[in-house]
Amino acid sequence: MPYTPAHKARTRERIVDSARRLFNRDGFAGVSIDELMADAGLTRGGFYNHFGNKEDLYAEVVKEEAKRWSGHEAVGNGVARDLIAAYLSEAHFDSRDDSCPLLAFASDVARGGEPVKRAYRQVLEAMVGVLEQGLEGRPDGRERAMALAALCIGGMAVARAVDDVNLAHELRESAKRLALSIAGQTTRPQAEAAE
Amino acid sequence: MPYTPAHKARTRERIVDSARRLFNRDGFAGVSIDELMADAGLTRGGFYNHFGNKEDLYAEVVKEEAKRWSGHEAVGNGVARDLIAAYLSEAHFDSRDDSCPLLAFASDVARGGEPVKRAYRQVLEAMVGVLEQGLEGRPDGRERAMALAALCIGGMAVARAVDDVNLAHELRESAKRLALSIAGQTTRPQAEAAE
DNA sequence: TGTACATCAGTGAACGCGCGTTCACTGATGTAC
DNA sequence: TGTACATCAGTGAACGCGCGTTCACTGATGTAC
Repeated sequence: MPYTPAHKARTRERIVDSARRLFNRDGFAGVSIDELMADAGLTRGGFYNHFGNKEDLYAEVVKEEAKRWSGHEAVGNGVARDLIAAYLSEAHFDSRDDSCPLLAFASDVARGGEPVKRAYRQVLEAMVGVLEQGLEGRPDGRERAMALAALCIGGMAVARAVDDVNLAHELRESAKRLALSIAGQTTRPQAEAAE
Repeated sequence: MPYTPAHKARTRERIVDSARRLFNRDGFAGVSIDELMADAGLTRGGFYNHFGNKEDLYAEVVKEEAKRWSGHEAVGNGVARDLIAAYLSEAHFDSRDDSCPLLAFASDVARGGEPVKRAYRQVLEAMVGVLEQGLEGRPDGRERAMALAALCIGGMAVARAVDDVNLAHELRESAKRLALSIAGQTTRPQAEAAE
């Protein structure tokens, strides 16, 4: 029995990690298996020891992201506000390597296969779950959480697609202010949306 | 002087129109020039009589969409509400051939060149403009309009990326209800966000 | 009105390149003795 | 402890395909006479 199984598992993780960064930056079609394996310190051929094909890896990457979200131990209203602020922050805007897959992959996924869409849904449900807990069990919490997720994802996606940094900033700030005012209504139920 | 200039212009329009539908459905990378020209009733080689290369056509398609938005003669508050309802409607969800480019192209554009981003921005500004007019000149109208655009685009983009039609429906409805309540605050300024 | 001509939109074969995938191999490793 | 062996993760040349783009051409058309 050559090489320990743990060795293979570590290599696999390295590939998934490279894939996450590269897919984020350049999209599914924009990354070649050559490039990907080189980034992981390997060569072309070895890829198929770990994955059936390129799309399998894609689904794996998205699934991996779902775990990150599930790791969140969401409690209390501050969590939703923190999440919103972080999501629409300048740091998240700048980190093209390591951003939320809901954002970077949306239109790729819409055209992708079933396994990819399933994985995407899991990430989304996890994000909505965190937001909902952060809203502290209002009766319409889930609906609110969904709209907030859409607002965060949409705000950032559009900001990134635009060629004017000022406009991008304006977009993020507008979305953030609205989202925070919605989340804030938990503690102060009267409208402060016009804040 | 063979063929009238109008003839060439009509052919060009046909190509742009095919491109709009096909790019919408399959994304920039998912459409070949062969396929595209066949759809327009032409053959491969003629493409370069009309466009320098594939990306030029892409920018052209997005620019063309900007004109559609500018055609809107937005007046009064109803316009914003109508736009929101239409944007997040089931019909728009289903029409993969002919949907808003802000939505279908977002992540393609984020990775595209400057001309494409500029064209994308123009479409976005046009949409924000229509929404803002629909809000009837509140002082924070532009900020509101931007957040509403983000909410509409994000809601639909996410709904399309998910493999569960019920969840997709829930997402659209959540986004729609929130968006309408924001737009509605113009006439009824007290919070009805929890409607 | 009819004909010869020049133009250039449109054709389709060909080219070159990059990519996903396959495959025969190699050599580092853990195990058996 | 040392050595021979079997395994299989990793290698890299090769294959086939589809794509964007080029190019020599063709033939439909408007104009000049």
